[in-house]
Amino acid sequence: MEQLLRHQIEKIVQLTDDEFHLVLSYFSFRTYKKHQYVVQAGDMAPNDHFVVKGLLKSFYIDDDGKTHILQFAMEDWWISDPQAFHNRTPATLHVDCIEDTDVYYISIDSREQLCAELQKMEYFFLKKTAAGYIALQRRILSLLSQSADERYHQFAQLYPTLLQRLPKALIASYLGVSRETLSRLAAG
Amino acid sequence: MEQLLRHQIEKIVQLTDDEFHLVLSYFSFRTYKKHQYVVQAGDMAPNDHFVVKGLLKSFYIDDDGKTHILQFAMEDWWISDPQAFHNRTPATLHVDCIEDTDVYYISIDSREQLCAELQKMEYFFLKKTAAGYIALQRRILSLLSQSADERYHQFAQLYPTLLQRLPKALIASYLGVSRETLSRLAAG
DNA sequence: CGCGCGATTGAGTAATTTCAAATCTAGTGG
DNA sequence: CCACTAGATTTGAAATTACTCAATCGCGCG
Repeated sequence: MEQLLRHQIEKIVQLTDDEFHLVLSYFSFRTYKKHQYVVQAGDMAPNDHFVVKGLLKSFYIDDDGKTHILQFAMEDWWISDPQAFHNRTPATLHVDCIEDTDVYYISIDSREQLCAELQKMEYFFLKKTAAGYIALQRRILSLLSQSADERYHQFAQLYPTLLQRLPKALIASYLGVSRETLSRLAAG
Repeated sequence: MEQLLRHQIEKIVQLTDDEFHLVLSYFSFRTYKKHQYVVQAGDMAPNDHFVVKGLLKSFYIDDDGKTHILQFAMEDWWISDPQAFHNRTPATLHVDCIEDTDVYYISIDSREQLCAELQKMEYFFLKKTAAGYIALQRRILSLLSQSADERYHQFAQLYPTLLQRLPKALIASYLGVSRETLSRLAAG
């Protein structure tokens, strides 16, 4: 279970056993049940979560009460309210569990201490954040240039696992499409 | 002119004069004319650009030949093809100048050397990248939850300067709206 | 004066949403 | 093992939103 986190980090920087134990000492572990909230808008939410098992979503509820999904996170992915995490401000997003979930989590303060102590971890987080930035740019491009149909099929191809594990209504919300439209797309 | 870069960095980390000169030594300076390309899709594009003067855009040309603007950058902003920059792969985006432009630029290799030599710069780039990530999340949210009209008026309120300096057609492309629709929105 | 580019306007069309109702499905208690 | 309910999904039809295509307008510059 720890190995999942270690393997994730070692995709980018190599760690000795001692270094990994140091890293791990800055993280905490926690279990959540399906439907449980990890972050609620308004909370201080200074933690970033690495998913060991389960499935979560982060979402925003707009002025009309509609929810818009920003991100899913399954095993080996990270999830947080990035703005609340980095700026130490109250959360504007919610994060909750779609399945029973296990995570390692780290506060922004711990993360900065860890990076001060072990420089290569700062490099790791920089690379990870840059990769996230690139992924968001791709998503923006998809929203700008593709039809609902194209977005859905690209999602299905890119994340076949999520297609299985998620209710269609959540995929619709992620793609920015009504559930009725998505249903019609999925049929064709 | 150097001061603009120094000021930008010192929003996040403080530098001595010596440190700043070290930083500067890793950057190069260059001037571009209006309409000139800074990056072309297919090129190796290992540079990130800090704008001292001028205005640029990064954009993607899709399979139908339509262009979609990912980002504008004016004074005090950064621009690149992030994927090409971080992964050292050929560019998929174009970057060109909307006005005559002056930039400081740095290659990914130089940046990594600089960070190795001056640790706090890695912290700076991490914070900068995280801030960019948060901005992209906001844009995704706006694409998911707002109508063309709301997106336009939010853009106008957020970037009054860009509204002045940019042809409307480019704003339309950034917002994911046809120029005709944007024209009707801007009137009402 | 007239060209050329950016912006606007109009009319018809396509994509997607909304509202409403019907259908399906998995899990629960008897 | 079956009936039942809540939630998820599908279907239909009307209403909206935004797009496309085409024509026109406005204006700065040679």
